[in-house]
Order: sequence, then C-alpha cells, then structure tokens
Amino acid sequence: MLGAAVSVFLSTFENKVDRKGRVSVPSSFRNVLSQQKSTGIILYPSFKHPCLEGSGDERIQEIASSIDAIDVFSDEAENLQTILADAKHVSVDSDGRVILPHEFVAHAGISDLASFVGLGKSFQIWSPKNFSIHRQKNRLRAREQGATLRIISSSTERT
Amino acid sequence: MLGAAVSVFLSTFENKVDRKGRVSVPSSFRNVLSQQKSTGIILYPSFKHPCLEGSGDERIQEIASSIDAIDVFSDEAENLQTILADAKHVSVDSDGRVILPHEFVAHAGISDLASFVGLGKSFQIWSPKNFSIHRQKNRLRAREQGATLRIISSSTERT
DNA sequence: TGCAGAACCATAAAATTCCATATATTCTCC
DNA sequence: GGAGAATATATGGAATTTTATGGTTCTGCA
Repeated sequence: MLGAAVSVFLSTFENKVDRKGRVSVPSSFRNVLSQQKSTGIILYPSFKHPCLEGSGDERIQEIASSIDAIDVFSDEAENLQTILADAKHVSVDSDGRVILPHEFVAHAGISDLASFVGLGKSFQIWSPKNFSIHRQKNRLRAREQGATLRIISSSTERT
Repeated sequence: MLGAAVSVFLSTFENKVDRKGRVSVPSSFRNVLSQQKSTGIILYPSFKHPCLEGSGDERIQEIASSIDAIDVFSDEAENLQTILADAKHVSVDSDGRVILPHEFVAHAGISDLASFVGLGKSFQIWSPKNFSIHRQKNRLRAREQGATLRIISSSTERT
C-alpha cells in the first residue's frame, strides 16, 4: 500500500459481482475506510437515483445525531429516519469484498457488474449501465454551468 | 535542482509516454507539487477540451469539503461530485513519473507523447497535436479580441 | 439438512518498486 | 575560462507486490 494517498472517496471503479453477490471494494476505498477506522460500510438505497449510497460506518452516527438536532416532525427528519430504517451494515472480508444484499441489488439494477463511484465523504454503487447515463447527464450540465472554472478559481487556499 | 524556482505551474513540456503509460512529470512541476506538500497529482478529464486537468492533491480535499457545505441534492453538489467521480489520484514515483490511466489517455488522444501545460495554480496534459491546434486557436482569438489582462495584485499569499 | 454467510486458498492481471543508462546541466578546482 | 567530476533528468526494462476474482470448505441457524 502506498503512503498517505488521499482521504476521500475518489474515482469510479467497475468490479465484478459473483454468483454469491460478492464484490471487491476498490482498494483505494478500503484505504479511506481504514483511515476512518471503519470495520465495514453502511449501505442504503438512494431516494434520488437508482443506486446505493455508501459510507464508512461512523457516518451513520452523524446522521443519527443530526436527527436529534432537528424538528422531529419535519420532512428532513423523516428523510433521515428513512435512511436509518433502510440502511444495512455490511462487513468487508479479509479479501476486501462485501456481499451486496439482494434487495439493494434489485434497487440498483445490478447484475454482474457494480460501479463504485467516489463522491468525497461518501460513495455510490451503480449498475454500470445506469451510471453511464447518469454521468453523461451530469457532465453535460457541469459543462454548461462551468463547473471547472468555478473550482479552479474559488478554492485556492484556505482561510 | 535549482534554487527556489517558481511556485506556480509554468511553461510547456513535452515528455514521452512509454508502453506502460508512464510519463515523467516535468521537474519544475514536481517542485511546485512538493511545495504544496502534495504526495501526488489529481487528474480529471476536462469538460471543455480533449485534455486532462491536473493539480496537486490537496485541492481534492477542498472540493470534498465544499460539497458538504452545500445542499447535498443541488445541481452544484452533483457537478462537483462529477469531478470527484471522474478524477483519479496518481502518485509520482521515485523517478518522478506518473502513470496515465487508459481512459484518460483516450480522452486526451494521447499516444506516445504528452504535453504538460502550466496554467499557474493548475496544469493540463494534452496530446502535442491537439495542443498545438488549441494554442493556435487561442492566439487567434486573443488577437481578434485584443485580449487584455487584468492582474489581481492584492491576494497573493505569503508563506 | 440445506442454505447463507464467513473464513481460506489459489491465481492471473495490474500496479508499484527497484535498477540501469543516456543525456544534459551544474559545480569545482586548476 | 575550461576540463572533468558530480548531479539531475528523462526514459527503458525487470523484479516484486497488490488487487481483483474464482473456487472450496466450514459454520451456524432456521
């Protein structure tokens, strides 16, 4: 394993899902997880897209506490509670693989390939087909909105 | 290595890409990177051009945190996430080389030569051929529009 | 007892490290 | 100022280590 690398989920990796539902978590993602001292990952179905949301397992802690912080009957609270209700903890085995729960596989339309998509603090898991459509749309929009310029010019140094 | 050098990516360098996709990062670029305490480079395909955008890897951290700062479901968040999803972290080996990922090589139309183009805070990687076309166009346009340059004098940091 | 999940083992492909060298650049000492 | 030594850079290739991935066995639980 190389030195420090980056401590965010980055890039997209397409891995195979075998008959038993096992799939390798990309090694760079595993590095991020171990930096976070996660023993496994938390998965839950996205409500915006046909994909799964994933993160280290301490992130769920944050979600849980933010529920307490907001109005119990608000929409936001219900959204967060839904996440908790649907989420599952899957452990990473010694070969770096997880087993994707069936319901989730169905929700994401995954068959024999899964795309792990790094989003910084979290990641998503897509069927490659759905993801390429999604990506295309996003790239077009990002181009129109000039995301590149915004990045380069804004964030130069911290305050 | 020469004295202090400059702390921005400057000039254009054309280096060879070997069979394995390895290419030397220009040494002056490496100096900038090490000043930034970057252990490697973040690359992502440009939205606008057939080239790669590159920068030190501390920037990715900033992008990741800015995503957290805005509404998670907004277009802007997804634009930024697209960059993360497409970006790759490549580490500079002890000989000062990086490996250009295949997809990126394809996107930029690079075969056996790569042009590193310094843009100050960031840089681009082009196939020499595409770059010369791009450069020509830019010059033409600049002349027609009588480009002026506005210098921001204050902001520069001390360190 | 049959099935799902966990722990093991094996292996091919890919990525990383290490070594070698040619060429260029800088330094040093005379 | 110049010859030669020392250093740095770019580049090619080989050796070594990690990953991804398939298969098998074991275990508990329904």
